[in-house]
Amino acid sequence: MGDHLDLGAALTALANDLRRGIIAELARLPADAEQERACGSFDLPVTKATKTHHFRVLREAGLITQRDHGNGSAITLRRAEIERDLPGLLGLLRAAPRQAR
Amino acid sequence: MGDHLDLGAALTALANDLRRGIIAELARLPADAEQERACGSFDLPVTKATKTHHFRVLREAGLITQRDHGNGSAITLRRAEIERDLPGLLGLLRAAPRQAR
DNA sequence: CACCACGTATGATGCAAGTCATACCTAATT
DNA sequence: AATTAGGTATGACTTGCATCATACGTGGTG
Repeated sequence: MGDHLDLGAALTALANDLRRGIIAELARLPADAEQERACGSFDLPVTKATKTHHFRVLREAGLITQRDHGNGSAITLRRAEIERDLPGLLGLLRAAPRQAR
Repeated sequence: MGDHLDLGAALTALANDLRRGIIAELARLPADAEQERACGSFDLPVTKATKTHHFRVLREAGLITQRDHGNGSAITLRRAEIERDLPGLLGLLRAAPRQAR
């Protein structure tokens, strides 16, 4: 089994409102912008332990990569891989209305 | 709020392998074919009570309609509504490799 | 160096979800 | 009318998931 993305894992990850919001935010970044974004810059109504959990789920689904700075860390959307294996998924998330939190 | 499909509900419904398989089968039907399909014609490795449960989840997510015959019942994919509110979703499911069961 | 901010690891908890057994309903068949 | 087959309703059980508290690690900053 290669490194191709699994639809089931992706949909399971994106079924959660918070995780879907994270990916939608990244997907809405302009294509010419800096793609990496600090984990702390996401305003999520949960404790940091729970944030860690959600980023892990997204990482294990292959939707993001995460870079560690010791303190601080940042994530990047795996745009190319997602478009290759799950074409249309990002467009779907981008088009969806922003979540009311 | 109207009858427009909710992305979260749709992804939650489709995160399950069995339910995703059902929708994928329907999505792969040729566009000119009979769209309705008997519930019993789906070969799912669960009891009929569990089948009822899964069809209900799909119905409540707005992905299918269900017609009752007293005995027997059949479901139809809500193609138009899905394409209108969640464009690209069916293509994603159609393209995905068939599930190993 | 002490401190603080950001993140991770682990364990506990509460709730949602998938599954089944059982009982029941409806329509077709014998 | 009794039987059978496809679905549904309900309740129980089990597993998974989201969340938090707590403790710990890492690296800037005063």
